[in-house]
Amino acid sequence: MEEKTISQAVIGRLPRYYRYLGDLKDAGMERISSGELSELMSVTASQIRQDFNNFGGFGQQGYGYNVEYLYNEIGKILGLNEAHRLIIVGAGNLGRALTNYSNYENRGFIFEGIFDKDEDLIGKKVGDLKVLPMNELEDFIIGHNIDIVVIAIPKTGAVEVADRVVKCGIKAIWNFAHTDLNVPDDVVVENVHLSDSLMKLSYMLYRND
Amino acid sequence: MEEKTISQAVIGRLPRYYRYLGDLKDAGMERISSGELSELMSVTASQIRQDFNNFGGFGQQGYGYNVEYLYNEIGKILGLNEAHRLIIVGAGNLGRALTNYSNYENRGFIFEGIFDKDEDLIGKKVGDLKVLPMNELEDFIIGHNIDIVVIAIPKTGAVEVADRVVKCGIKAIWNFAHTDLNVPDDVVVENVHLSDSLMKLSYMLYRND
DNA sequence: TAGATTGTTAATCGATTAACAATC
DNA sequence: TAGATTGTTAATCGATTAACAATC
Repeated sequence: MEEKTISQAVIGRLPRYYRYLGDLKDAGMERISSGELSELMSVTASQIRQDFNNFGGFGQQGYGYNVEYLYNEIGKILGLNEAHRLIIVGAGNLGRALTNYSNYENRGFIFEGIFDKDEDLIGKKVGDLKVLPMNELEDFIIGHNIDIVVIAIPKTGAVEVADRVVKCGIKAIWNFAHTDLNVPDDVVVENVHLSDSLMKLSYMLYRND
Repeated sequence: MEEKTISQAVIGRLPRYYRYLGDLKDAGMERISSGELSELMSVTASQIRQDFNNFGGFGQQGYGYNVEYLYNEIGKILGLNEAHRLIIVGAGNLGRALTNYSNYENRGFIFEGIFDKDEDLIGKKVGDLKVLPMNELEDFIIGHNIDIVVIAIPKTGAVEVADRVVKCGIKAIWNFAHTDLNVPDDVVVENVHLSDSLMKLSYMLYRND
């Protein structure tokens, strides 16, 4: 099975396709052509066809794409058919927001635990979860078969937490801390740097006249 | 003053430069060469020099770059020398998290108000702010000279809110709703699609063997 | 001055778009 | 079959990297 590497540019577009196809599916649409999807999403039809063909042909000449089939296939590519077990480190506002947000928005992503170092928060409830102390981190990850760790603490501490979870075999980190993490090559990190994002907006607003 | 357009790729890297330079400045470092910065940030020295030269020369042959000067210049480019007044629409977990987060992390971004349609939340305190009802939105934006609106509500309603704020002259939206907004050309939108981000992580984890 | 390092041009690489033959 | 639209190759465009002359 030849596995050509897919560019980051393509991967970055997959969730958006998935979102639009989900909406179309829910609206009862059965088939769609790259041309129609192109207009809807404001990208070229050429790009859509190229993107999909990275993963083999999902369409049919003269017909287009079956919406539900394509939706499911992209879901599979994104790994959404497998359940993921997550924990959140940091029970501050952001950690709490993510717990609730993700419970209803993202099926397939199961939030198993939330941790904090603050004595006052430990034992408190966040949604269905009770905040756990940091010294239980390693045992919990191993015992509950966690595969994704969400880092939602300030940048001091983030690097250390990353090191700890990588040591117990974690291969995926969703990082909200305002810093880059330094992890081995076989660990993937998806950064959500909110202040970077806000600065970009500020730049665009400033240059917008 | 010729204003060549800067590519999105370059803009997207500016906040990261700003972050590293801020750390270097705080650590008391006075000068740095593109070669040293290159090693620190894991990008090529060539790219660093090209990026900076989009905005004119900040360095000096044989010397490199003055850290503090470069930091300040990039800050100016990002529009951080101007104060921005923001409001948040949505006083749920995410809205509350952003209020607190941004108050201490992002100087220059002033959170002036928070709105929600939920009767039970209206009047409640979020940090220093009292939650306001949605019917006061337009007057508040105009009266308080708001220039950025943060949308932190579910996708139902997000498009309508965007339309309303654009109508009172808002030119920048920081969108956390799980949908694309359709706004005029002169309005900039910075999307933070958290589930898209999580799906990307899922993909990378899945393909990682 | 000699050494270092930028600013900038040229070469390479990759991603996007266009075109069209294959085929449903 | 004829029309439509994909899959895929070729052309274009833009971004990254390499190279080096300018200069502090």
